[in-house]
Amino acid sequence: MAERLHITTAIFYSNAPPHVGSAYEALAADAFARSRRRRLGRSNVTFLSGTDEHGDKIRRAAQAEGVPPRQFTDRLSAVFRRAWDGLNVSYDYFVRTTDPEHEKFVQQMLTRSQQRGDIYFKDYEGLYCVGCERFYTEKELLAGGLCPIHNAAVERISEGNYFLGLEKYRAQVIDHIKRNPDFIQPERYRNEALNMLAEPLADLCISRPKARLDWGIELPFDSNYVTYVWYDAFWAYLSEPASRDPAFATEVFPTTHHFIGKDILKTHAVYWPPMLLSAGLPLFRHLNVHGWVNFGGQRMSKSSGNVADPVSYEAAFGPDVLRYFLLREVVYGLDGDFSEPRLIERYNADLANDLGNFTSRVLSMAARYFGGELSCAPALTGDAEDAALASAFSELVERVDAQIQTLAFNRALETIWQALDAANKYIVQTAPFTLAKDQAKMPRVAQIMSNLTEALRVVGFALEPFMPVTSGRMLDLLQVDEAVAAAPYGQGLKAGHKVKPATPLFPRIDKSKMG
RNA sequence: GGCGGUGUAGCUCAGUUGGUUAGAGCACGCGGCUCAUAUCCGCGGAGUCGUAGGUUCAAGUCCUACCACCGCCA
Repeated sequence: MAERLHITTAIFYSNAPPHVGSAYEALAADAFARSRRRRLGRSNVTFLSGTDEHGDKIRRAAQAEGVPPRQFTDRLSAVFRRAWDGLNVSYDYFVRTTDPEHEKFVQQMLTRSQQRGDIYFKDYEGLYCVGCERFYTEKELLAGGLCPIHNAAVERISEGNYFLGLEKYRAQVIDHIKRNPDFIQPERYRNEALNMLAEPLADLCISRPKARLDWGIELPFDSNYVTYVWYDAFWAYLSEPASRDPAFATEVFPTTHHFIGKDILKTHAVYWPPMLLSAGLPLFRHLNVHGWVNFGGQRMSKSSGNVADPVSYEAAFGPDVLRYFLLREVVYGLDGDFSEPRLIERYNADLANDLGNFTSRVLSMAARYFGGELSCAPALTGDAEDAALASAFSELVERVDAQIQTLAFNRALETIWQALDAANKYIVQTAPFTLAKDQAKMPRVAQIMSNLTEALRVVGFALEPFMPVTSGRMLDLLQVDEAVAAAPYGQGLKAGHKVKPATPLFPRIDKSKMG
């Protein structure tokens, strides 16, 4: 049976539009998905994103705008979806927690846990923070009884609710993490998760009385209550694929790579596994935890107004520039920084000068000397320069994909750029533009041009997970189909192949001319 | 209070399991080329790898303590 793979981003809470940090997560997951697809085959990889739309905070935000919650989340969910589309995030599923299939699935899971005896009804009194949508104990609060996250007053609420018992599964989760060292990666987060699991776990409150909050999914065993965010959203990782394919939950879901930010490590390492086990389902395969993307050296936050909007950068520079920048600059797992000056620096140095200019010089010479037609196939050996070029490009895609698989997106891009450097160096060393002045040397020039065009093709293909638009443009300039695009170095282009003339892929940005 | 992360060239950062004179890009200086988007190639200056100890034939890389910033937990 073919190897299957399921990949997810977080299910984004849709009370505000995406920022560059959410985009980073979607892009990392997307590059991963694209890379795996070209190895495993398109249909064996499912990639899922979506929006988390229930809960008090959303209901109140909708109220503030004077619209029904559904109308509010229709709008925000569409904002996310359009942002992802604009960035070419190639999701197969975009799930909304308000979708009927999802709601039905959540109810099924609740029923399973209830039948297993893991759900309890308890009267509860506590201090509730609306922003967090959770209860706090006295000692968790700041001086003056303020919520430690929102620095805002909490409400004392007394009500009966349903709880999911987590403690029963704690040992099993710890055991799973210990047996699978790469379950949570990078490793530092694994230790943090084990730390969180070191103490007995309190039951997780999974309901709200409809009288107080009706913006959720009705409990199948008590129509006076709904469940929402804390129980609801996780199931979006599999609800829709599972409702189309009954075997999905047991056969494909265990291959899942969850891409999440470090802020939701606890929910995914401590709450989510017991929820699955309680529903009688197997656990996922990986929790791939990334850090924050800061903006101009400062933490992005709505309250401080320091928020970078991915859509505006996508509109200004095109999707591939933002994709390139974030995946090249941010080390997966660590915090990174986004800023426009830095983006422009990367753009000019890497995209305009290295990639764009290389493409341009190769195609220009091909057109100038041979009318765009290759008169021979590329050669792996010949002069020492040919061999050096071949070694820089052989297995390039395999090396890149291997680095992507370890989440080393930055290194994968460095690897491609090393190959580009080698190709630029090859031009200087072989100097086809000098040889071309001597008619007798044209056969050698032809060989050099074939080798370079082939190198360009491999770069174009290697780049696809990171820069799909640019990859497409390059392969179009080269006039190659999918099969030729994917061939190993030296086995792609053939004698007689014709390429298009050069057009600049990334015009230089003149900083002095910018506002 | 407990646990963890970060601290490497002027700037932004890589450094995979300890191993040759510590790397990249940007910026700066010099040289070369002219096919190309004033791009490309080569050379160069610059770092006591937070501080102090320790283990080792060998440590940015492991251990201990401490300092600064950040995070998680309580």
